Amino acid sequence: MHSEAVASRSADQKDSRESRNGGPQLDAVSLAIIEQLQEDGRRPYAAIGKAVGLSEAAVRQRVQKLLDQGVMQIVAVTDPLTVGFRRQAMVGVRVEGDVESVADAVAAMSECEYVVMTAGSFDLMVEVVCEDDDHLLDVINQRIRAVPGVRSTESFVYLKLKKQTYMWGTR
Amino acid sequence: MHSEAVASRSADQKDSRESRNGGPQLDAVSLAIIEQLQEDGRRPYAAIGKAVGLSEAAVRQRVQKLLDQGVMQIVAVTDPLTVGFRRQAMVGVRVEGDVESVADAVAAMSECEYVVMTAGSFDLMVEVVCEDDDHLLDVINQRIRAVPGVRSTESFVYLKLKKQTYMWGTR
DNA sequence: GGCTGAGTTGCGAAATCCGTAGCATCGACC
DNA sequence: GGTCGATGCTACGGATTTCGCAACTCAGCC
Repeated sequence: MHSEAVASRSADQKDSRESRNGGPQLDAVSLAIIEQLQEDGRRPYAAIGKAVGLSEAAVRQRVQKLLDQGVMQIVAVTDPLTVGFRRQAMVGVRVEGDVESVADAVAAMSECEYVVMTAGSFDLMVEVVCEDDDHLLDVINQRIRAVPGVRSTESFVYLKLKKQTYMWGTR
Repeated sequence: MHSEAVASRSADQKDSRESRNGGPQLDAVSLAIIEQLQEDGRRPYAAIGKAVGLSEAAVRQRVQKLLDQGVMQIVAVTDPLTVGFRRQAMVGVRVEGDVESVADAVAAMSECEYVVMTAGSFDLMVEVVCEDDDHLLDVINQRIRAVPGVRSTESFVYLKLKKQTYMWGTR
């Protein structure tokens, strides 16, 4: 399942270069391919090849490798609020002790779609997607706060998604 | 460009139903189609049709409409930190006055990939992707804080992405 | 030189995409 | 009741894309 790829990928690095930025470094061509797919995840390989100066087959193999490596996922993204019937929140978590193990525990929860270790007054930022208010309350107060090492949490319930893009490459 | 679709979409709603959850409500079939594409954004229409009980052409038309409406995007997603050489942060913003206009101003910045209006001690949560520390500093201190109505900001620099999924539908 | 492996290219078969025509349904309107 | 327009589905054929594979290039290495 590609969904877990990014998470698991960031767990097993080996050399210094990878442990600094979390994966094998990509050459300019792979970057360009990713940019193409950030604009349109269904763009044909031939069109990408034309844009980056490679044959169709070459693009195909590179894309497959990027997917296998977990460097990239090609997925449909929605605003859960738009899709309806759900409560969403960003939760800041303050941790004492090992932050990474807490992050792993939180990441294991299916309701937590996005988990980042941060520097600042929170050690962890977690995006939570829930069925309704009761569910949200349960996840935050019972599940996340129950993780050993969690000192405190602060919640920011989503009211409206204003922007959502994935095009760091293209500007 | 699909990247702006969600943002622009949330700007022009009309009826009460839409303004409450940000878009036209979706029937079970469209939901099922989205779930399929959340697993694999390149899944063939025929395969999706088989899974949801529709013809290939019907799926294609529905997907196209969902994309046009901005309900869904099909894109490649990466961890910018994995891809390398970039600084990322979540920025909490406290606003006085009209939150929505501030949100729009922030959303207009290309470095801000994700903008949400929230309830809690921040009015806005903004995810910022930058080239380097100087760039990040500039965006936060010069650009975001310069927006009229911004009272204060607090930053959480990303250290490591632990999890990133888009499968609210499948669990 | 000769070997090896990663990356690339070219090509044919199979599968997919895409436009369109035809049909059924539904609500609005007279 | 009948008509009109909009909508959504199926069917189908041609253009395009995907996929698997064999051949090729080019470093690096012994």
